[in-house]
Amino acid sequence: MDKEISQAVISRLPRYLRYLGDLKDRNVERISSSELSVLMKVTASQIRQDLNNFGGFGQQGYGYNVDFLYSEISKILGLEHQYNFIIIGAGNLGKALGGYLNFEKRGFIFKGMFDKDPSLIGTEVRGVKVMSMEELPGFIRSGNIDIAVLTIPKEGAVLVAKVLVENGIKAIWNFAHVDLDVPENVQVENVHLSDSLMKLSYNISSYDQTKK
Amino acid sequence: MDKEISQAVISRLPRYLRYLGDLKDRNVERISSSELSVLMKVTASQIRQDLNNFGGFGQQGYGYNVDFLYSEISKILGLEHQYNFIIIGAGNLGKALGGYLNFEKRGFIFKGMFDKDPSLIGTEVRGVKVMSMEELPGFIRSGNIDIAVLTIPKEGAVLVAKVLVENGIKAIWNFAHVDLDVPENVQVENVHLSDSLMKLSYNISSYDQTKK
DNA sequence: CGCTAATTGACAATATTTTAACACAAGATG
DNA sequence: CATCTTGTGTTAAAATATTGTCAATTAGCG
Repeated sequence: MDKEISQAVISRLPRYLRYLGDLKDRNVERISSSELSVLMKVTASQIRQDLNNFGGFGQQGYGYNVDFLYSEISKILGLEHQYNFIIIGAGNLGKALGGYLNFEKRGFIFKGMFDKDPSLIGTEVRGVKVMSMEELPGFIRSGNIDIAVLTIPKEGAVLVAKVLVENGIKAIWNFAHVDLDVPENVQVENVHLSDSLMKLSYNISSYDQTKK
Repeated sequence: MDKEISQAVISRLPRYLRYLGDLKDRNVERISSSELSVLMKVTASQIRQDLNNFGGFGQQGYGYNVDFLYSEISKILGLEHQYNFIIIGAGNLGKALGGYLNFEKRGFIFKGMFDKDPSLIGTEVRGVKVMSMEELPGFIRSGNIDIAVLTIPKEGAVLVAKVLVENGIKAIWNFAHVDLDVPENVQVENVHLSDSLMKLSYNISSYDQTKK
């Protein structure tokens, strides 16, 4: 019986990976939880506890081997897989994400792009042609697509999500400003930019008030 | 002595605001915490507790007035202010954010854009000209700029953040894939897109494994 | 090859966050 | 105008998450 890992822990793993990647680049071979805790400004205890959710990656008296830990966390995050993704919505944000080369390095392969606007259909982003929405269901089914990136206004998002789910998508990276209601076999990760901006707004005005 | 409001609560406020906005659009006048809890799929208890951090906005036997609650949460989030923002990095993501009209509605005013690439300088995004990095310090100082949006690669981000802080920026909305170290009077909100994508990756492969 | 210092992994102790329970005010009903 | 229902605000309990501590183990060194 595997115990469930909390999302709080998962959310921290990419950050560990980032710092370990930096250490790798600087040819650091080993690191202790307390050294890492200084770099990352978290407690050493939390680092150890987080890692021990997945097994003992360190060695007493030595610490953690940077390369080994990096690759273990990569595995945990599923980054040894390749995932094919498509982008729905060829606006600026869609184009920005499609053009972002680093995703490719992590095993996320950009396979297709869709939009309902006829003037965008046929244009290209990084060698990938924008297709019409009519072509979407067939493309998912035949192209072994895992992830759909939703970069369309919230009005259309719910309906499009329905189509995605019906055609067997595994996951949705949702930038539309609406909560999607999907079956539990479909993973959703929301990026609500305006929520993030409002949090910033809160922190600005809250700081201004305490200062005053 | 005001007790500190936890970031967990703050993070939920924009979502409340979103649902309340939808209710407003549908001309719903009042709503109870339990009705809202069904819509939002959270406990009614949490809603009441969250709101009561800031004061009693509801009325016994009546519930919450939608318009009133909407405007109260807006105030809490500091959305009655206007904030001027600039974007550093005129790549696709920067252009996407600059072109996003909804921010304007919330009181975030797009004032300037900067890039180090000479071929981009002089181009326009929604009527705003891209300027050179040399012009940045003066622009912040003279233009009453509150927020800087950082959409540049991580290599340059730390240095640019330093410049921003030195010239009196209040807040940084950081899309660069690096943690910024700034004084406590500067608010930072991170949007690490690859972290988010990795979380999605984890959830896909973790679901695949339990299913197997 | 054995001793010392370092450092993990496990677990106990705190702290925080979420959920539940409930007394009671406000409004509705007849 | 008495009674009943609704639904808040608040306090208490439960569940999660974080931090501190320490025995056990190992690397490094003489």
